Amino acid sequence: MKNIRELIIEDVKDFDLAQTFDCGQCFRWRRMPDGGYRGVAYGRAAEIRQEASAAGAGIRLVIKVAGGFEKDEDRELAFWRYYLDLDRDYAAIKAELARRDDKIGAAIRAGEGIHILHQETWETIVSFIISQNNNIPRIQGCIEKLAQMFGEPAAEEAWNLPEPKVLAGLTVEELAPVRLGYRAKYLIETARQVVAAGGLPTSDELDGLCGVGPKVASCIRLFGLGDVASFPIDVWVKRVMHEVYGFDEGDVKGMADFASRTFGEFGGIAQQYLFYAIRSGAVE
DNA sequence: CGGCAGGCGGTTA
DNA sequence: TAACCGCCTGCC
Repeated sequence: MKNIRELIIEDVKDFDLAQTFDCGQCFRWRRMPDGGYRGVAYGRAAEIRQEASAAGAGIRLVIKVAGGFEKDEDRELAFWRYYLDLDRDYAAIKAELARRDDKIGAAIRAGEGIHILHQETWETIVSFIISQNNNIPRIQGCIEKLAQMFGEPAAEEAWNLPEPKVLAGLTVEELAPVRLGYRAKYLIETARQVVAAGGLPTSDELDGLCGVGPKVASCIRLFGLGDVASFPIDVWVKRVMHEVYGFDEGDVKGMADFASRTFGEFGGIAQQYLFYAIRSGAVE
């Protein structure tokens, strides 16, 4: 990367880069051979790695940002603290979740370094429409291709996702190389709805978007609107809710009611621990 | 080859 | 409003 600026954040606790980027909430960060991650967020192309801190129990984050970043270092640091959600007291939340529910401890330990990223709303809308009936490597590939073909450059070999107005002007034929399948028309129609509405939807308006059902809307609320109470229920959450709490896998309403009652305002954080635990094999 | 992968829209009863 | 079914694509 050219014009690199290196930012250091010391003494970060209750955070793990790999767990946070590999827990299924985001699709634009790729692991590099050295264990760091390369990606794009809010127009910034960056590489992030974590190291052991010299002092204390936390870790150190090293963030290399290229192109399009704030010149003011304090503001840039503040941005990354926000994006990586470094100022939320996860230790207190984990303790509170364990206090409310005696079965979630193992899941918390499995993903104890997960943070909920503050992603761009539009990016999460696009990402989770594409995610339906799909798998992670292919979702990542589709989003990358979409950015390359139709997005503005963020840096060398890094592109932003196309804005709603750009997608709204495309046809399914033009989107064909991205290999979105039947999701292509959802994406175009949703982009047109956003343009027609004159801006991004509020939480209550998500279910009116084409290709956005209850699960995708829940993911957008959690990952793209900062609503950490939101508890998305996908096939993996159904499995883990069956294994840990004995729910019938078809009882989505029962799971949602339980999560709301038990995890309350931290539902989305609990969901990530549970999701990561079943995906990583910590629970079966 | 059929089954499946982080669901949704449309149709039907 | 609940239950069913088809769906692009790529991988096993």
